[in-house]
Amino acid sequence: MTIISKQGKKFRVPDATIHRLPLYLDKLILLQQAGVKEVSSRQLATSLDIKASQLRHDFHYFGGFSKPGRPYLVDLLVPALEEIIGIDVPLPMVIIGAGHLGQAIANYKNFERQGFPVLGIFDVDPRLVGLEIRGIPIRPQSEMESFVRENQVRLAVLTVPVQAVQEVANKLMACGVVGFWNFSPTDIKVPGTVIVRNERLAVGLMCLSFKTKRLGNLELFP
Amino acid sequence: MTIISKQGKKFRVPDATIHRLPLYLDKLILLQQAGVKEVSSRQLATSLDIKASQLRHDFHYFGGFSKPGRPYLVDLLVPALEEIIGIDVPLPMVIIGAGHLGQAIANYKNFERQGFPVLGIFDVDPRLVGLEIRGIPIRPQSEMESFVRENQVRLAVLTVPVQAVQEVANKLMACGVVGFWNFSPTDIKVPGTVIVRNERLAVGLMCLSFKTKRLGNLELFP
DNA sequence: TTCTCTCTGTCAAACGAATAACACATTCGG
DNA sequence: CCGAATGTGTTATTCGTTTGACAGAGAGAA
Repeated sequence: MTIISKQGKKFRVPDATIHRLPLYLDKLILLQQAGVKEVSSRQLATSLDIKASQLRHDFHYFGGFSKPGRPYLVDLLVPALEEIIGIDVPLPMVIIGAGHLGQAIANYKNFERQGFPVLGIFDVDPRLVGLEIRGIPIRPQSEMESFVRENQVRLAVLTVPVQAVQEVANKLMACGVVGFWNFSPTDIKVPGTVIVRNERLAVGLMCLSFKTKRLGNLELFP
Repeated sequence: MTIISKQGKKFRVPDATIHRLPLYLDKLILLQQAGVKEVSSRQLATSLDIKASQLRHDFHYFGGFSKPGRPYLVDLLVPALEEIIGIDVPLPMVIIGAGHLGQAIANYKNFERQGFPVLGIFDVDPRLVGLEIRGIPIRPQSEMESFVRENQVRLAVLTVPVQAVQEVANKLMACGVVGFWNFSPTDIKVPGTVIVRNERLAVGLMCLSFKTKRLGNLELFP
């Protein structure tokens, strides 16, 4: 449930729709690489296991991408979606906490390709400071604030221990960070002008537990 | 939307509810550790930023945990939720793919505490085979199937490259695996008797991008 | 041209989830 | 022992999302 305004007009885009946009883009890029030029809503939707009407409904929030009777043009849709999602302009980020998870994220090359270059990694542990991950040096936590300010970083990945999260987030917000990708299992308190995405891995695991343990008595539809 | 049967009765529990159960449990364990004995739906709900009515509604799916007029007893609720979620009995898992993400997950001690011990890690890369993570050796991929069979592993974490995912999943299903925690950015095809949880990290990042880039023209509610 | 076919944009209906409302069981103070 | 206060279990209402339906725009064939 997010409200955005575009060209003066204000409208609401459901969170559910926003979550699907990257999936659409992903499939479309694959099609583009395969040399496919046109794709209908039905083709694209079934390949993603959703209904075609939902896909058209989603696209409808952002105005038409085609004309009635004609399928979507892949080469036209890809940049349009990239602009909507916002990855047409790179959004540099910093990673706070160079533990295993922080390192794993820093190592994931695709993020850079998708417009999220990692400018810096920070940690309090002096044994980690100085190490490099894909050429990005791990810096001491004490340099975090000046670095973020100087490089005008807007997005931060939080992979620090639970107790430290809120304090780190506060400091970052003071330096201009407006988006957090939070991997600690705790909510952080932020003003309404800051976006937080909580990535609670343990929750996913428990949902899996809930479902697998009930597999025996699961009632299935055809 | 999951259908479960319990004591002969069949009923449906929304996915949204299932996702909240771990959050409830988490907060309750914190309360328990703090020595709190009783907690009302309102107290628990507001600490999780949800409505009390929703919490009661969620609990209602699993029968009453208290009596009208009396708050919930923490020491009673914790084991009840643990049983519902299914973490009262450990669910051992294997990790396929010992890249950075696989190693990060293997290193996360909390999973073990929460009832998800990592029995084995597998990788095709001979340079990784033989290394140990928290005492768990990385084994060659070739041993995966016999290991899974012998240890009756039911849950597998997939952190292998996209191209390999489906094949690995197929092999694992043939060996009795019924639940996947899939970190590759691709859907895997499974029969209805198998549960898949897709953890698409890039999607989270893009949602963040969508929202942060629209911060300027975001309309906020009080 | 005209007819048919395809497939979008758009609106309406159906469905599901979140919130509010309330009846009533329990405790506690007087 | 009674009345007020508390707070659950449960039902009703509201809200948002998904699905279905359809008009009509364009393309291509005859």
